[in-house]
Amino acid sequence: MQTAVLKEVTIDNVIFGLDGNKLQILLVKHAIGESKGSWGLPGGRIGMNQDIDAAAAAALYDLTGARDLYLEQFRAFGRVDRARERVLTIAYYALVRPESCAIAPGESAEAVAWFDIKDVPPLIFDHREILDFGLAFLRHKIRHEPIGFNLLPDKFTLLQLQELYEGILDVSLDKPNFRRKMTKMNLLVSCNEKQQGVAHRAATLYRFDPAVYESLMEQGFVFVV
Amino acid sequence: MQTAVLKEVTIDNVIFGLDGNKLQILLVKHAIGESKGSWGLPGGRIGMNQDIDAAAAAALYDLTGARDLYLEQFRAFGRVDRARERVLTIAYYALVRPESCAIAPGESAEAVAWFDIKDVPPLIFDHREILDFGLAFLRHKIRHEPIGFNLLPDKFTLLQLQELYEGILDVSLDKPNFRRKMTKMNLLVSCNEKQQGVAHRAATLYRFDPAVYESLMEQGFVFVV
DNA sequence: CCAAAAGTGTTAGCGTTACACCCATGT
DNA sequence: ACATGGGTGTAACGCTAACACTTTTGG
Repeated sequence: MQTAVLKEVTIDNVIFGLDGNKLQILLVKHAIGESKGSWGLPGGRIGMNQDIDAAAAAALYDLTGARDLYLEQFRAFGRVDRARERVLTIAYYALVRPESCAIAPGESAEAVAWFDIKDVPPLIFDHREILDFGLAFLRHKIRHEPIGFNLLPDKFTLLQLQELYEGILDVSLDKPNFRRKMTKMNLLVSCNEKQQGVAHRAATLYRFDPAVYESLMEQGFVFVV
Repeated sequence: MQTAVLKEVTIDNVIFGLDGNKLQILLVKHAIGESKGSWGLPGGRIGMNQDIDAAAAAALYDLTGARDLYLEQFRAFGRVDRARERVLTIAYYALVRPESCAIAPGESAEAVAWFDIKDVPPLIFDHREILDFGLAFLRHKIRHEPIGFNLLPDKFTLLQLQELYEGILDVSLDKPNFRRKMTKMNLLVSCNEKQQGVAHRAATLYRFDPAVYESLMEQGFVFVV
């Protein structure tokens, strides 16, 4: 076995957002280099003295202006690029509230935009594979851990939550049963507050409390949708 | 952001085996370098023109002499080592039948041995974290995909399979219910053969057929233990 | 009043759980 | 005979799926 000398190690972020009940993904159009003019996943490089998670968070901050977003590594991908140099990329997925961040193209991008997950343009390199892998990861994870709330406002209705799952998992759910399932978990905390200015009966607003989840976990509770 | 120049990118393999109903892990004792004399995960480097999966498979082959083992990447880990150089490692886990491979220490190891998962010695670097992560990954995966068979002989009894799950998940299962669950899946193929030379009623031998699993999947079947 | 969404109630059926029990075989 | 594991039966329970129904609100 020989020592590898890599050209570089990069970060690729699969950034998910939600528009109503439609799952969106944030892409950038590259302004320089071999892939100029094509859409791809936003990313960055890993600084020499930087934790890889920190590098991913920094790349995410540069693009969205938001910190403390839900961000998790899901896999490393290797490929040999056009110049026959090995490129290694570590892929993360993030959950973002689109309305609460100020998207700005970085130096090397000429455009940034949200795309419906069902209408993604051709992507550079192996980014389509990375996206598909990240989406599968999200679909699995969101059913087994209460992370979906990161895509919703702090206060949300049960219907919003249901539409989130319907949008991400691409299924339709029975409203009464979904409500019962959620409320029976004792995971959601009522805000004792109602929706405002809607043209129908106002729904109760709920919030997700990580502390409640912690204490339920200690009692052996397992989140499943 | 600055360009990273890594000292190296390595592979770490978390290699699982089964001894009866006890989950085992394969460790090496390092013979050279800063970690001489300590136990750690076996690994290797990534060749320049090598797929990262191939690099992991090669490292596994060097150690076990076996090919085509179950091997899957689960995560990349970054750390800054003693010389303040960044080290990046990509971690894989493998499932092995201990009796069907010839373990041999490579050049840089003075010993190789199986350890009970509940009795692992202190490990170098961040290998304990990697091991824990890999174990959690295995425990999850083995419940949702039929990969456990890679730890058993081709032909096995239902009790062996049950003990596999009990050992890996560290739970005890009800025998009648486990049997029914497995047989009702129609996933296992009877070999029309019985155990030989046992001091009790001989059990039926079964095998796992990937083709059967494929066809069940097409009908929407989902494997869960 | 109507539309739209919030909520509640009810039932059949399925799967899991827990445990009792009989069967076959080598020592 | 007995220990050991193979293998079957069954009843209670809880959860889910499916759908009918009532309630509240703005237009």
